[in-house]
Amino acid sequence: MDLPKNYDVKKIEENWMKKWKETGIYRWDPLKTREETFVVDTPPPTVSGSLHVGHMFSYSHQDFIVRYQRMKGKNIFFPIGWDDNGLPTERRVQNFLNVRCEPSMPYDPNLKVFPGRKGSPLSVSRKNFIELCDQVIVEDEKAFRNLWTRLGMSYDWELEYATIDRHCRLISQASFIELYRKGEIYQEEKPVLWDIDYQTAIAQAELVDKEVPSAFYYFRFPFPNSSDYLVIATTRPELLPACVAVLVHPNDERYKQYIGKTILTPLFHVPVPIMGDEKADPNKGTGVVMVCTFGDQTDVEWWKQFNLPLRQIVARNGTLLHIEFVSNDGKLKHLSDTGHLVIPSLNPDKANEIYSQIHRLYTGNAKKVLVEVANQIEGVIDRPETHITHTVRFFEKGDRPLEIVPTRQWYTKIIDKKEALIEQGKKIKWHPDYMYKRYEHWVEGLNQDWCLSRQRFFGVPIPVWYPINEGGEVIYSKPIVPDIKDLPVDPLSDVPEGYKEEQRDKPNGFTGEPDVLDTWATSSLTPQIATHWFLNPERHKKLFPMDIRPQAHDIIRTWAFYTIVKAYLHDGEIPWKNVVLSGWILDPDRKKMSKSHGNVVTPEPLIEQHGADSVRYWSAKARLGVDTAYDEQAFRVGRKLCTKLFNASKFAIMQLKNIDKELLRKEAIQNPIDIAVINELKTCIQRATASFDDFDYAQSLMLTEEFFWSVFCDNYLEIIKPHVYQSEITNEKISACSALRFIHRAIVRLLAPYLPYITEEVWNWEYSNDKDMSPSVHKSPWPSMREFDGIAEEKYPGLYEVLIGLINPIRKAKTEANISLAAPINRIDVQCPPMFNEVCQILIKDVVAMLHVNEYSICEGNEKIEVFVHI
RNA sequence: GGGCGGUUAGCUCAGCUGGUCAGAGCAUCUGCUUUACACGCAGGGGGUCGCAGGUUCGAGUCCUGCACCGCCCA
Repeated sequence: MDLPKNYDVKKIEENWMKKWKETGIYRWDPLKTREETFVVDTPPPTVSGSLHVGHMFSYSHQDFIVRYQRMKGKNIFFPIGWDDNGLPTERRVQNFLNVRCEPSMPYDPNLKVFPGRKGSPLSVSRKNFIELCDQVIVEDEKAFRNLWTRLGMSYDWELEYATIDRHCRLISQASFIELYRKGEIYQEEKPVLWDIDYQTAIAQAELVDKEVPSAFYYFRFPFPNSSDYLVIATTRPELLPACVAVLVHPNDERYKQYIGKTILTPLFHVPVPIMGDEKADPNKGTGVVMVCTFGDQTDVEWWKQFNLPLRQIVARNGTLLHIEFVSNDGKLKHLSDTGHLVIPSLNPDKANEIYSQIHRLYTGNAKKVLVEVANQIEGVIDRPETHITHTVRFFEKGDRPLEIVPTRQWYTKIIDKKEALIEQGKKIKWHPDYMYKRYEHWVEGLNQDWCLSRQRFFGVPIPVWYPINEGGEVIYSKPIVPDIKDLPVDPLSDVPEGYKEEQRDKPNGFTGEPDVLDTWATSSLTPQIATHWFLNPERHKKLFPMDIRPQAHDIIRTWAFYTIVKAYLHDGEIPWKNVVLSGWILDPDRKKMSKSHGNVVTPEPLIEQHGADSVRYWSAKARLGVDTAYDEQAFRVGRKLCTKLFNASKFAIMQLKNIDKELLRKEAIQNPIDIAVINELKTCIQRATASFDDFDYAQSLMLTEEFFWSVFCDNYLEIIKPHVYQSEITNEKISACSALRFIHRAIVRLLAPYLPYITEEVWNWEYSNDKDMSPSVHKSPWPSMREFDGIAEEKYPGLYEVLIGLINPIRKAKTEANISLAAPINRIDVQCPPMFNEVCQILIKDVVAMLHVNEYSICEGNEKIEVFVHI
């Protein structure tokens, strides 16, 4: 075959992309044993998120490791899935199609919605909404599938899954039921972190703290029938109606005499007790704090601790509920006849009048209005507000602060297992190892069980129903749980055993749980999803625990943590032996790349422009765990390496085409220079392999690159030119060509995990029919020490260094004389210590031939080799 | 406030168990059109390795403190 003249990236990459697909070389072989298999717990990307270079970055890292393991002879289990359930998809559908889910609406089987619809959002039924989600993710998944294929990800596409598909729903619901039966899952009504925009509960892991500007407002809380008062600084005056107690530190000299007394809330005149507790910080505000239901987590703790009444005034959508203040006649009902909250007040008329001004407002507006009102009334505000910044908790995907709302939710018990989970973490090898600390600290800091239920739509349904008694009341305490063999179920359309559809939502009937599972409840099962778990115990046993979990470090507290939890709860096992953590791609200003920052670089044009190999090269330069600033320059460097490999390979293989292949044998390698360079290669392979075994692909690449470029191209190819150019077949030429083939064949394989396209191309020019190799470089063996068997021993250790010591001064002299390296020069005189004399004698002929030196002399010198060049 | 990581040439980063470790690539400068490659080759300039102490015969490398940056948690 004729070698191509130029390196046509696009043609080469498209060609191999097609061929790999046809031949299916990345298939997993289910018949091989566990020992022969390398199992990857691939992260399923969130398909509705924006695609950016960071994706290619961390996903390439997995592929380097996988391709290396494949070449080491491992049967690779490398599945790919799409994380498509959950909020990101809902949000994308809402924005893309301008719709909102309205669960109370009836299903419209003929609904058609097109992108770009203007005007206010169209309300659609829950079923329609889910159908729209299903449609949108098909497109999103196609985009990812194309990108991964183009990038050269060596997935087994037969193992593809999506977290919303039937199989994943089944696995996820089965996990729920098994843990429910084991008593590890429970439901409870209690205050939870609540997002008012998404109107759902969220878990501790989804929490982010943000510094926001705020203000302390100073309110006077009067004592009944007295002119005395205490001043309370609060950042949330709108919660004054929800105040249930006032707290001070028990040792605070200023206030401790008030403990046990009753005080009134300003504006609403509600009597509340003054209590003492260590958690009241004397240095914060005025040292007196009001407890509301609920302003923050401490309120929840005090509320529980002191068994305070519940005065929930914030609705699930973040507006203030209708409440009524009444005079305390001693037998107050908690709720009025119409179901709204009733609060005792010494001045109910005034309280109701003020509350009417904030009723139905969002908390933010209510705060403004209430402060205005307070300022107009003498003796309420003690002094002007002070402006501060403080940390407020947000849902990581939300824009407004979280509220705390008591609701019924499902939980997985994790607080009682902190120690065990830390032990599990220790059994796993973390790469880099310091990442383990992040896991440990996260587990240590857990303060609530894993809230599993989400009041959302596009997710895996929580597989339970509840009976309804004859009074029409839902009996949450006796959930109806399906049998695992009947999974997956949708409680809103499926009917529990023993009931009929007509009984849905009727007295003496049943009702379906409308909530869905936290997306992590499913994602935490990626190992079980891929192994098929209880559906195929033999397969599960063969693949679990897995070998590696590659992922980014920001989701240690979610994905890694929850996966460890599930593996522990179900199997008492670790899910994988290694966690391999990639860093992030930062923009050139070292900011995290994200859609909201507007600094996202989309990947397709980069591959288009530079080629997949170049992009992968850029990823490979970053070590595990290290965040890397985006630098377009690195793609050009990758491209240069590819071009260099192309050209050097073309040269090497052209020489090999000119000689009878029968003559090329390892035993024919006898020239000391050839042997010396082969020994350099040997060292390179040993070190590159050791690095790769430790998942340090970056180090491995650096070593190989250095050998390839500097030793092989710049020196070795140059010095053997006089040998291989000889027209007659001399021993020198046979030795050089044999070595050339041996070394080059190894280099191509060393680079194959990083540059799958160009290496496959080059491989097929010459090596694909070798008996000891495979038609694809990616199925060919990683260079091993055994390949060196049969090559003559190195007689002159250190010969390569001496060679360089002779070459460099001559090159330097020519450059300094501004003449070409090819230009002939008169003479060199070499002085060398006696111990190097023999080596110099061996090398000198090749050196002068390489650098076109007419005459030379060697004489005895002192400590080191010196070369005197006479131009 | 606690934890983790970082601070090495103009830029991006290597430097693993203390002793050829002061490095690479990019950028820059100077030469070289050499029959694999100008996406190349050869060579040069450029850093008191964040700061201050300490251990040691010897410290980017270990210890202590500090400063700054990033992330995580309270």
